[in-house]
Amino acid sequence: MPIYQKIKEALEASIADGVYPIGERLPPEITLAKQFKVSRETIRSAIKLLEQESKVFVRHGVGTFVVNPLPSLPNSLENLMSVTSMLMHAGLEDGERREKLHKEVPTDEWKELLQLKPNEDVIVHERIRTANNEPVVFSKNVLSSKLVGEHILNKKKIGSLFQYLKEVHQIEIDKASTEIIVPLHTDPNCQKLLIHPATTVLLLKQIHYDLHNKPVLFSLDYFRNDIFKFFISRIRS
Amino acid sequence: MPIYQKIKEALEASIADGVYPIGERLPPEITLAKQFKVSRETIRSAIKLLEQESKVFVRHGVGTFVVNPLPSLPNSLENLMSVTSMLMHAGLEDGERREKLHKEVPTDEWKELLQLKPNEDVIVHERIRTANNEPVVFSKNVLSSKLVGEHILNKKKIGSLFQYLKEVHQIEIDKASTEIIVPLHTDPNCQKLLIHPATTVLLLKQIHYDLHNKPVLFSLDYFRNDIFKFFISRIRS
DNA sequence: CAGTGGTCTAGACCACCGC
DNA sequence: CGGTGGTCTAGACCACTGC
Repeated sequence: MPIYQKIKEALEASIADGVYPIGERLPPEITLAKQFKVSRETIRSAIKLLEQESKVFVRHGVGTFVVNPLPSLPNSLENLMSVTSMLMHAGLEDGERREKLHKEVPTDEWKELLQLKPNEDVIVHERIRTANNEPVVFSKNVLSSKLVGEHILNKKKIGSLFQYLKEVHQIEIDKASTEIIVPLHTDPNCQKLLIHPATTVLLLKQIHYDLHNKPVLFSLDYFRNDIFKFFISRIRS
Repeated sequence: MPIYQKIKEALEASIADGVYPIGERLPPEITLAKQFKVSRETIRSAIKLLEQESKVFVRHGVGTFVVNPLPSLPNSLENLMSVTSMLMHAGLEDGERREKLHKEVPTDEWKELLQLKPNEDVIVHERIRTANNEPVVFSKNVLSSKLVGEHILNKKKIGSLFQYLKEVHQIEIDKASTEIIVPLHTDPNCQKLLIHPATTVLLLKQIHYDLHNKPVLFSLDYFRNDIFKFFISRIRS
């Protein structure tokens, strides 16, 4: 682990221990550099990390100040994870009921979003995830059939698509552009989850990209909002 | 503007002009340093900015590569802005109908979230925002009355609460922790917006913080999802 | 092995802030 | 004005990757 990482954690620990109380100023960078016996730039790298995590607040010409710790948000939405991972994080066993898995001619929307070539077909995969035999998520996934081949059509159970793409095709999903939607109750996909009167459903419409920002996977994920909670940290730009 | 910022923009322009095509490698850092007649660290600062915006993809020991540009998301949720700003961005005139503005004894939830002292009262402000005389947003705001004083109770129209807090109290709202919720149709606040059959409502339950992460404002904002769209960029951590 | 990015240094000068 | 953080340099060595 690089030195600036260690210093960052040391400073974090000092803050937690009350050596530098909330609202107080940290020692100036030069002083810290002498204390840790490193150059000033190394200290600055450590402080930059703390600043990004909003643990300190830096004011040019004044100093670096310890701020109030923010409450930790569980499962923040800006952290991309597969539905399978979300189920595990929520402590739910992952039952799976397949509804559809076949090749299709893509819609115009899919063509555009997945940057498909003319005459390129797609694989469409729909399934319901269950916990205690109750449906909790409905997912529709769309992939280029050229990308994943048609071998996938013979698979009995796929599990995490993210993991499948990584292990079988060395495609690493890294980012997603997501629209957050409240579906109508008349949406047939939504209705699959509306079992209890106190249930509401949130829809994530997502395009997933690999490390090179190539669009790989289009998905519609319907989540029961009485089971899953969604958080996000927002910052003024 | 610092040099590394200029270099970042110069590289961005070169990428846009096709000097460095998508998928290709940028020249090594040392080469760029010579080209721009700066030190290598300055080049690295520029590249770090490009990497954060996911314009390039850096691989240790290999090189820095230009990636596919991501589609720009309008109004990404991770950018915090006031409801007033959201209305303006959506091209809507901001009509305002006050429903409530008075002092109250806080609930236990508000006490905890706003870190109130015992016996500290709160100001509760509820209003409906309209566009073309139709309701589009319902907001409930809760603030410590000690923080903003009771002078606010005499205000006829408040407009942007963010702006009010900044101008009157020099309190700059900088971050928020937000829960994204699909409310039940039976929620009375939700019902104020359910006018058309094709309308759905999204609720943002937010705690707003100032620069020192002090909780300043608790709010419930109900948005008509047929009027507002919500996006977010997600990254694998 | 050669070439690349990742870290670190010691020192310099500048920009900003409060007194 | 003195003290702080912001930028920049020239050079060094290390860690990773592909040949």
